[in-house]
Amino acid sequence: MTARRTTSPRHEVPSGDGLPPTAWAVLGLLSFPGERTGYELKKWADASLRFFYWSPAISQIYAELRRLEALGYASSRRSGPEEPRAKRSYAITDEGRTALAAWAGGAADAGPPVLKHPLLLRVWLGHLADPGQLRALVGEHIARTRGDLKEARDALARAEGTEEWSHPHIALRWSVRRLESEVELAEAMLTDLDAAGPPPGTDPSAAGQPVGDSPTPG
Amino acid sequence: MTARRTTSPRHEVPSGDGLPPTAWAVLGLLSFPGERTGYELKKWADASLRFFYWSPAISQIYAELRRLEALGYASSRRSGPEEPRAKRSYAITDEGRTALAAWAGGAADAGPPVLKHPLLLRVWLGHLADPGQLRALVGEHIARTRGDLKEARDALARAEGTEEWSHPHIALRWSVRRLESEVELAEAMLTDLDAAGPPPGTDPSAAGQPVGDSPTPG
DNA sequence: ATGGACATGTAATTTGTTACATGATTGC
DNA sequence: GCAATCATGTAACAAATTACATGTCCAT
Repeated sequence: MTARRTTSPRHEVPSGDGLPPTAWAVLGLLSFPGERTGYELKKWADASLRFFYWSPAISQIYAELRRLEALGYASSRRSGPEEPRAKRSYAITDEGRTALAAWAGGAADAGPPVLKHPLLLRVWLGHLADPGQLRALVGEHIARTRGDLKEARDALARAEGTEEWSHPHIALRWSVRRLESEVELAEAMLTDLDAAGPPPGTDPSAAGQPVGDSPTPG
Repeated sequence: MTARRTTSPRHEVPSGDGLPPTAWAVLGLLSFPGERTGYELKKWADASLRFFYWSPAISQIYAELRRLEALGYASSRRSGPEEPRAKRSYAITDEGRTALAAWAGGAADAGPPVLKHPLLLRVWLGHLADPGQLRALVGEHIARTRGDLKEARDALARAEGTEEWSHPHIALRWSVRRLESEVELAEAMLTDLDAAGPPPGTDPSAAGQPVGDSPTPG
């Protein structure tokens, strides 16, 4: 069954959907009621999309918006003189909504999630690093993740109650739980790190505090 | 002449490390005892690196190896006639090890993890999709994640026991726990999805099984 | 002999980032 | 008046993928 490519005809159409996920993400942002500027889109992406699907650079958002408009999936209008600031607002078109629905509801597998975790890369290479330094890095990560958690909970609270937003809400709930898990995972890793290479001057039988600790209490 | 930097005193040095994380990842693969080919590196990346830091395309691995060698961080040798197959094996150099240790142990923050989760993107856009289709997608994700979990556990078992590998081992343990959490998160999301939009023909009071689990023990 | 895994690479293209450039408006 | 935020873009570059091209070795 595996029509392996050796002398096979070209274009085997990877998914048939044409656009990269990022384009659908931007169009998705537009699919909720109202029109918005690229700048607003970026802020929204930072505040919620990034928790489960990264936030593109502002310059890329503008580029995607232009592409979406060229495809007829979005329309734009310049603000008139009644508005204080000159800006360009985008809205999804019917065609865009149809295309997006076809993508979102398509039978095609969503594809595996991709995780790039720089901290884990360093832990993995931990044999080259100072144990204390490594623990400090994990501590920073925990602190940052708790900050993200607060932000995600805020975003969730803002989405709460609105019925139209039930699905973004579900995605945000997933994100909150995921971030909670991220903190727990990092804390467990700290324990593993202690077991693997106790910091110099620490008595293993003393069962010291993992992160903010001073191994020598004198 | 394109002046690469127009005497701008703007706050500088994003990390000061020059190379992208992917280059360090490849060099990291090389930092463990033994020498290996690009092809072997790719397989190893698929089998373990990808659980916490994605697996680059084979062509990119070859490109990174060339860059690493040009920098003096790796050396390569062609297999002699004693070996059946012509290939090029790479090894880390002392300079490479020093540079890698400086990167891994540096005080610089590791930076935030980036997660690109195509399934969540679709759930987030769930108002455009068929509820049943969405649930099916989540089910596929759970099945795939369980498969990954098995692979990660296998990789962990292979690393078990070897003392030199304590840090890769910690990274793998984190990965296993993370995948376990991923399954739980998806199952919880299935419940949320049921609450948001019960599938047509489903009696909400019937408490049907979401996908893999049986919440009612009889 | 055929196909699959091993093995290495190039070319074209796409995707995404950072730096730069510009200017209006708001709040202090 | 000045800084911060709003707002939009371009240019240069870096990162990464896919498609292609080529060939060997091994098992059936």
